[in-house]
Amino acid sequence: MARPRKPLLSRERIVAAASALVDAEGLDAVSTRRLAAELGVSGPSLYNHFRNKDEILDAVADTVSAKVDLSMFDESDPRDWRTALHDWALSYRAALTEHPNVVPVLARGPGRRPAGLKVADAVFGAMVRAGWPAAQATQIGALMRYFVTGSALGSFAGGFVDDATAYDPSDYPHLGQAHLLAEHQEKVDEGAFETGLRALLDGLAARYEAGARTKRTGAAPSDRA
Amino acid sequence: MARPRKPLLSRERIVAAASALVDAEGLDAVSTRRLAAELGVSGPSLYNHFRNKDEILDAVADTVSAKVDLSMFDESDPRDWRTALHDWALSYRAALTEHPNVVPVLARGPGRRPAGLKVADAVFGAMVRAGWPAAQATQIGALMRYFVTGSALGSFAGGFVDDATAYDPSDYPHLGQAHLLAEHQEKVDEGAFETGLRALLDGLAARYEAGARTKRTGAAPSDRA
DNA sequence: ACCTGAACACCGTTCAAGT
DNA sequence: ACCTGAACACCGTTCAAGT
Repeated sequence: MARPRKPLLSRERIVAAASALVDAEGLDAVSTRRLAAELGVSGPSLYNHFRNKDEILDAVADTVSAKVDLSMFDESDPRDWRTALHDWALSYRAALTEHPNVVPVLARGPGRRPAGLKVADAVFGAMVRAGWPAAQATQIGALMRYFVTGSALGSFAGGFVDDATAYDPSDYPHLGQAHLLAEHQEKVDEGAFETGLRALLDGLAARYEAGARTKRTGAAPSDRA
Repeated sequence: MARPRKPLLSRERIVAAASALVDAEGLDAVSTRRLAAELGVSGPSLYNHFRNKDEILDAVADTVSAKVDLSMFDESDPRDWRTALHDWALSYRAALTEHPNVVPVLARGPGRRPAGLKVADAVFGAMVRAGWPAAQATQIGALMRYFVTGSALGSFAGGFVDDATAYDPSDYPHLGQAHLLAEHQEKVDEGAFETGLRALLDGLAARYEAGARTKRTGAAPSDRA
């Protein structure tokens, strides 16, 4: 048919189809030929809208970043960084666990993805506004990303096989119950995430208090190892 | 030539070649044909030693798990779980950052990989011995994996492009310095990891103390949200 | 500008054939 | 048992040709 009077494709349509395919069958299921077939066109057509396949996946990843709620960073008391960080982490994780297959793409960092940069901007800005020094605000953005993407990348509980004979007691004396993990996958992973998040925030709060104290007294920051 | 009198291949040789290829050029560079060529054989030969490509990558991943030091869990005072966990986390992260390209494979969980299971067994056993209830020992294993694999999966600092014009101040008011992150990649990522690890351990220690207290007094565990 | 088919240089895996 | 080449059903991407 060659060129139609009305374009058959658009970046939006391509991204929507790619997202659906990634969610349903995983990253490996996305081939340019398969995706094009799903859209009723031939493979090379996609290259009129994206430079390559990676750019399509980047766009898919950015739609996930765009789902992360950031309202807690401008609505609340700027000094209550702990609550904001907590609520943001829950929203962040929820967005990723809804689309676990795109996490490896997201883990490449924001790059030039607008929604990814918006997230980084909001977190960093809020931490600085709350009184964290810039270097530590950066660290908080980083360590939160480590924890959230790590938790969404792969289930902990689901990483153990559901087969009691896989855990020979003479090799793994403490894994006698490990075959039960798969059954309680969601509960275990969510519980671990909540426990870790709370510990992380408790630990950061203690450091924040110590920082505020040294500011008042003018003492050097205590760096107990 | 058909079958030689002495086998040309072995699982060990295949895994070694695959590891080198993954480290040097990434997961995508490992194709069965390329790997076979590197070993001086034809592609299908590999299938005499592994069921499929995924099994080869699993074996590669397990050699990385095998590099994680676990000695801190049996040598030290069982009650000093904090120090053991800290030292283990450093060794765990070091093993992964030496082979960042295999992290996505590792993130699938231990499955039936012996070294991966050994790690899970050692951490869980040590936490239980230290007095943590089994459910919380599981959570600690999980949340530590989240944090360490998340930190090794992709650099935070390196995820930002090294191009000041990518950060339009009207879009990202707080990212004016973000283009400098790439330059200090290692320092930023290591600092964030250490800060996060310390916060995590501080937070867990507080929870451990609270648990020990309720045990002594017989009170219900306080679960302040 | 936006689509097509043909082409290039690849993939993972199966299988019959060889020793 | 362990290797081979041929074959099948795929890949990502380029490019000239069509409107």
